[in-house]
Amino acid sequence: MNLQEILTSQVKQAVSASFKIDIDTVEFQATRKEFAGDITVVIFPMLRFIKGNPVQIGETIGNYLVENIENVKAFNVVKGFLNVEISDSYYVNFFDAVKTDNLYGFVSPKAEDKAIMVEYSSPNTNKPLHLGHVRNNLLGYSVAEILKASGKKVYKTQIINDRGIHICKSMLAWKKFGHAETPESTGLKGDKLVGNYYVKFDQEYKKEIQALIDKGLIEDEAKKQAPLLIEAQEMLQKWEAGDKETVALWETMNGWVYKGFAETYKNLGVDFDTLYYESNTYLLGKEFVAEGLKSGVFEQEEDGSVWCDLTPDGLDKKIVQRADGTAVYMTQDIGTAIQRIKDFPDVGGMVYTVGNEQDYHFQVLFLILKKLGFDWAKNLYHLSYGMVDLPSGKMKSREGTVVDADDLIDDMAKTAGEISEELGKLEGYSDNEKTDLYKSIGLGALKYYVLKVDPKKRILFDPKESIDFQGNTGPFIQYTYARIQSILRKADLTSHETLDANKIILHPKEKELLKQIQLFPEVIQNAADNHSPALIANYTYDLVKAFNSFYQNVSILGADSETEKILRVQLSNTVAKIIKNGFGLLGIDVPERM
RNA sequence: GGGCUCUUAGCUCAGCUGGAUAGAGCACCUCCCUUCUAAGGAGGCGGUCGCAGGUUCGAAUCCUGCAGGGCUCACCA
Repeated sequence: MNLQEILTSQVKQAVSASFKIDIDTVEFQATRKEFAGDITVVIFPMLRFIKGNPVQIGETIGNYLVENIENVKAFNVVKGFLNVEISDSYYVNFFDAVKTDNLYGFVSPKAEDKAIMVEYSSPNTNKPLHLGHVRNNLLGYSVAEILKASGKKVYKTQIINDRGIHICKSMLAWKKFGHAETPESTGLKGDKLVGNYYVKFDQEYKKEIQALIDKGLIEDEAKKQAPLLIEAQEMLQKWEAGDKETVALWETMNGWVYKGFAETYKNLGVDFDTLYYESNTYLLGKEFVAEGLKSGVFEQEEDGSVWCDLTPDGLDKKIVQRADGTAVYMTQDIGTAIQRIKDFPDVGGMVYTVGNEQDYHFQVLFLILKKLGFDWAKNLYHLSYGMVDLPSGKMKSREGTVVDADDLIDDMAKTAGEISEELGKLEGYSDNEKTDLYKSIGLGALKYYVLKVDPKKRILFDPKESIDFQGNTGPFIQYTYARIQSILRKADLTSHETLDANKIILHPKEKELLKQIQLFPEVIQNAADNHSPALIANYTYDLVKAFNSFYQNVSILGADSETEKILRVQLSNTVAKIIKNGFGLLGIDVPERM
């Protein structure tokens, strides 16, 4: 039983004994710095049940706590707040129990719990990954790791959008204008090469449209009649019919793209447990349309199209099958979700990492799945995130204002290098070591910058200002970690020595740090419940600030007594572990030196 | 127009289920390197929490309305 649980039951007993009234909840908060005490019981809510003066009630409960709980040293009451002082030995004992636990705060998965499938990235195979994907990837990966740490089994997946008219466009452009170029012959990354042909298609297509408009067609007609578009549509039909040549080209070009993506994912540090391809799933879901019709969830129009009427739920009518019998996006997603549960029977819920422009889509998808009667449908979560804007405005691929993921990663590492060189801290490093270090600092800056803000909010990404090495940034936290490692290298003591709780009087800075350490497990749980890496990021920053304040105000290696020195070195070690584990949940490296 | 969402210091952001005088960083100003990494620390300046009502002992937080930004309302994906 932890202290808060003990306090809760004792406060209840105090109330019951003194006022003959039973209350079922007790509210706590951390005591504000300006008051003496560590934890505060809020008396106000009790006034509903107990008539009387809140100060007197507080005094009564406070006295009871001091008498009945060993670790409660003293108390004071301010207005309706009962501030309770906890003994130092409680904190020291807590720390002793935690310091040898390398996975402190992490919960191991329980066998009986259902797994969660986390989907993220889900790119199109006609162009390289960009800044928007970076936010998606970082969020999805991090939430998956946080869920794991909170005790869930997790499968990471993506659905690769590898078919459709847009894929045919780049295929067609390559065929017509590509002169049989390959990644090998050009030295280009496969996804970049294919992306170039997607752009090429658009350019040539626009020329054709203009030519047709000059001949007197209106724009809408010109767009439909341009020979390139018609050819691309024919290509899609051939692909769907399984035409050998088309399928072979599709496989070749997709292969190039996958190789390119693999490299980007590796640089970004994200991975997947299982993959889904739209080319395999785009026909799924139709059988459930039939079932939905039978059970009355869906209804058929005269023209044969099938709809789901969600107006009773405050939404619209949504089409789930076209008049010609083909599936739409929604149908596919219904089918894919069901397929996943079939493939992984231990999965009991899913998280979809997709931008907030699809909020409505997922609201509808989840509701339809519920109506179809799947019990796992209540455990679906749309991890919705805001757009990433540039100072120049919105990213538009056609206008070339997209920030390419690979370029971005390189730029961040380069800038990290420039700043480090300027500070001149890296004497005696080999070039390889420097390259690695700059990469982890650059990526750390990028990842932290993206993950520390609430997913819902849009981000204004200014490449110039994104690398800030001060304040609430990744590099600042990495730097603190490296400094602790330096202390530990010099400390040379057996770091697990047990502390005698009765002999230690905590320095206020030590106590502050211990309180912060104490929060970690709760923060992980909270972050998992809210699907929010930002909670981990901001917690880690607070921890680092508490550590820096401690570091600056007490002597660690030169502590007055050996006991103090042991405690402080062990504290440093534990802080380092939490930083490392916390940053691990964000997918950020922590260098041993920097 | 309907639905969803965002608005907190000059800038970038925290603020957990409503709780004490709303917190950090950047920027600006003052101090602190004979000490374990100064990419640091201590302090100062800076706010009618978009606006107006309501609920409550108590509201940045919950409800309603309004204003401004974003997304979305396809037999596209």
